[in-house]
Amino acid sequence: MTKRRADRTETTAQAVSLSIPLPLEDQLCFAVYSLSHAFNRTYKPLLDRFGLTYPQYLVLLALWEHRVMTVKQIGDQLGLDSGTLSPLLKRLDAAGFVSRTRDRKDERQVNIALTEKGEALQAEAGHVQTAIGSAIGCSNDEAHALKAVLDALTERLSQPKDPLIVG
Amino acid sequence: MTKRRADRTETTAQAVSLSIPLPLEDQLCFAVYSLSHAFNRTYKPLLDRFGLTYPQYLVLLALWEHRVMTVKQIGDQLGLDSGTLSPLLKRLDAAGFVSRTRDRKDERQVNIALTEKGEALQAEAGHVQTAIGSAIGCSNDEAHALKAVLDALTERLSQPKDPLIVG
DNA sequence: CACGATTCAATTGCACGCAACTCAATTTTG
DNA sequence: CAAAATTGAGTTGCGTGCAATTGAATCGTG
Repeated sequence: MTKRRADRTETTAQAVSLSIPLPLEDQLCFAVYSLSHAFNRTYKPLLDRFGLTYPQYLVLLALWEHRVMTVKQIGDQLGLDSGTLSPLLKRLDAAGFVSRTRDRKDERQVNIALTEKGEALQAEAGHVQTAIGSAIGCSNDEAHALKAVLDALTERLSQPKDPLIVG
Repeated sequence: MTKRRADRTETTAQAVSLSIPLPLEDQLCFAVYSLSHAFNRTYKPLLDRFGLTYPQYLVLLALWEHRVMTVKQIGDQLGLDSGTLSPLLKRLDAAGFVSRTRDRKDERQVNIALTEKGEALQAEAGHVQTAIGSAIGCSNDEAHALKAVLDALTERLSQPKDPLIVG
């Protein structure tokens, strides 16, 4: 299972050992990528019962906290842009979970509000959290500690460190 | 910044406190979701120079290890199915990085092999790893420890624990 | 007040990611 | 050996995700 790549470093002469991409199993990013998919697959059967996708569920989570938000506010909280959110919100509207109305004060904005159906869903969706919690299978403290590490890493990656673009 | 949700537990009477979805900031899954996107955004400018997407880069990483793989083998390693891989591999083929040939022994299978252009890319792509490494900004040991935790969690989520489906 | 810059939402185009399906090739089994 | 079951790759359809663009509304500055 533990692969050595000493042979590879010899065959490609022009590259120094350090600049050769690491094997897939060694990559932190791939672990995150895989875990993200695994979470999605875990959520899917739970959310299918409500006809929701995971990103749609995230929007509802945000709305259950704030009741009414502009598209921009939702995008800031979830890290998504209008290109993703506009059609998603249209579908949540069509499903009857939210309403979309132009803001009277600032007609550029659109207020996304929970409908009664959308509010009512919060109670039913409680099972989702408990199911996910048991699937994660670790203590709240552990989960929080892990979350803190991931958040810190996200923060670091999101800082526009120009030297990254080797242009 | 630290929100209390005691008020919410009172307004929705039919649900017990524990079964109400947690606020967005508390969710481990959302942290993974955000980190995955952050990684993607970090990789994008680096891979754009080669005309590659991150999943395409993952396929090449796998091929740089194995030289030749079937679609199934790539799918097993990356956790993707043919619905995702078939068109992706067709694009990698069109770009000249891989070749696709039916297996003589078992004509159901298609062998994906690196072209010379695909092999040559490995050396050039070395910069990507170093750039990502510096963006992550933590020691190899820390990265490995974090990866181990994420892998364990992925493993746990991937086990088909039937009780999850509350049917 | 006016005009240029900015902001917000929506749209378009492209590439995943996955479910559901098709079809051919192979394996199982009766 | 033949029929049934399984496997491997591809296709279709739908929902993200994001870059790039559009168009309307608002803001900032002169």
